[in-house]
Amino acid sequence: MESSSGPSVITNYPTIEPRGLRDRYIGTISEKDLGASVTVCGWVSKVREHGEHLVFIDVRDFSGIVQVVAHSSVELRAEYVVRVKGKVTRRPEGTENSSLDTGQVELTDSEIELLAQADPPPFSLTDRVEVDESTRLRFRYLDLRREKMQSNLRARARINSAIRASMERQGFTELETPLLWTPTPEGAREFVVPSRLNHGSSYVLPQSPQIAKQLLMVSGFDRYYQIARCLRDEDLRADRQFEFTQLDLEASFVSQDDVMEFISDAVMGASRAVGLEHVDPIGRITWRDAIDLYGVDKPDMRFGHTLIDVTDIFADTQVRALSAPCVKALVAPNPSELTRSKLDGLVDRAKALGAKGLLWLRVESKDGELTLDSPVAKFISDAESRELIAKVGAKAGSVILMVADEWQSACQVLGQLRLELGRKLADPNQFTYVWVVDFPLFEGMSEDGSLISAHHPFTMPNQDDFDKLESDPLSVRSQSYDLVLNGWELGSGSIRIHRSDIQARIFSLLGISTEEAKNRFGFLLEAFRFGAPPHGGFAFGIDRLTALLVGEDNIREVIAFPKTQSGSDLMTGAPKPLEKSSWDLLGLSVKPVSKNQI
RNA sequence: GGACCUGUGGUGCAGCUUGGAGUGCACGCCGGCCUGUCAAGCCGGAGGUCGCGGGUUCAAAUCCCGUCAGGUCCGCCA
Repeated sequence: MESSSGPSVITNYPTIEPRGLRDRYIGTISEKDLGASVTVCGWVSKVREHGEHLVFIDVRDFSGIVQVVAHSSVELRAEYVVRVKGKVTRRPEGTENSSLDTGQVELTDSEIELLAQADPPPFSLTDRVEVDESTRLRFRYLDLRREKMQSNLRARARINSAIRASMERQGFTELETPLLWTPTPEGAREFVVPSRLNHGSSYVLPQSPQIAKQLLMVSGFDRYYQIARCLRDEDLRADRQFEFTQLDLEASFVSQDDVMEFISDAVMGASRAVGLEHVDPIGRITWRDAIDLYGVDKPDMRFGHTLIDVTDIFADTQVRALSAPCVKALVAPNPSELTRSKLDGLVDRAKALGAKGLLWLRVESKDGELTLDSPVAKFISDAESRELIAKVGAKAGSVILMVADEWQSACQVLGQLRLELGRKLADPNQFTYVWVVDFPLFEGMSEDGSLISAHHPFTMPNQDDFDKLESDPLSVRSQSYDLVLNGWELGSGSIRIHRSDIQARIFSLLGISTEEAKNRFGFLLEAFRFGAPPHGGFAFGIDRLTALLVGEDNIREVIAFPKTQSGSDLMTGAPKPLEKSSWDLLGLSVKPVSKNQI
């Protein structure tokens, strides 16, 4: 993806006082300095030798590049580290370089001091060619020297800074919570840290500071925040690493709307920090509408082509494939590209996504009438055809895609196709945040008949749905809310249950016995007996936010030292086998490692 | 656990469908030339276990099987 039009590498370098070996940062050199002698430090970016009497050396630091002119042969290569003292001189007329911030000037009469030599780098640090990611990760320190990675990570730092400023402004207190936490078997697989002093027992690394921050509310900290590392031993994806960073916050005596305002302020601050001046106010959509219109609970609302309910039209249809509780239609965003074989591919794709099938209908104009061309066209009545075309607003050349199934399945399949076909329509420079609210409290039923939490077991049900908890639990909405940006889930939060009677009802519905609850969360439940304030909070992923704001489609591009999809660090070689003595110290023995794992 | 894509001098690619000598392009590297370039230019050169293993074949970068690594996705991620 192209990087967005944020500010250049660093916005505030003119305010940094140069120290030590230099008296200037390269990016600050301009025509204002004509005649001045400056000393800069950096890496040789490029050497252009025109014989021994004229050599151009591009010297680079994080702030910019400047051309140094030498009139004798130099023993310099790319990535040598140098210190250059030279006179800022206007370039001869006609040789200015407008693509360089310092392109009007150059350093002449220069003294070049070699601070360190460098082997030729394994890949070019200046070309725009995409280098294989495994090579980049093996030499990550060099990859990070490239302008794009400098820009990404500095953007991330500005985002962190803006978030902290927002939190402090809103009266939040930054508190740290333990990394060595206690197992609470629930949700994500935890990273295990065996105890040396207590053989057979283990800490785990926290999936999030969830319980700790609720305890801080009991303690009366009122508003807590932390830019917290979270760790989950689950399979990796483009938007998921083992360890990731969240803005984690919790506040007492607040409503859902209050929490949403706190978070809005933080993400707006973060957006401004990367140079976005115009971000629309954050809209809201209910979970039900999100599924109904976009087929996902994290809608990308930068483009239309929402799903259309056509169940009524086919209530008495002859088309067997359409007799289902719900029929959803999508007007394809790219009808002209949809050849017969592409359409067949879409049918396969829909099936892979779990649909029983996918119907496609091409709208054609015959004698001024719109008709349908499709393998199933002859089974569709004229009335159905007319109503369908009118309802979805199809024109000649349109392609209508339809899935018939249970409501949620039909929506999800078609919603995924909407994304895959329409993604191109989304403006990469547009940032559309949206709150998804009114999530169901339970996401379904497990095999043993107990309900499954949609968020976590401490989520407060919606006040209006309390009396349906036992009678119709699946229809109960919760006081939880997600923040979505351009189709990515940034984070989620909820108002928590602070009353033990309500918590007991929820545990009972979730099939968690008193004994089990005590075992897992005993310390939290005990804490709640001593005066727990009503409270709620939120957490959003800073890796994801940063990636989106700088125009990356992969969070590894905003993490200094990420892991590969199989969880290894190509630079350090981690994870590595441990010596037997290390296992012994922990009171552990391990099965022999098979050869191909070494 | 599963599906798909990729793997060819240091880097990025082409070659693979239809087997015929490690063939080609661009960058980089080394040497030479070159006084206004900035993707510098010109000339010359070095550099390869075609990821690894097995199979088919007279012959494999190419076809088949397996495997490893990287990526995308499904499962998983309260």
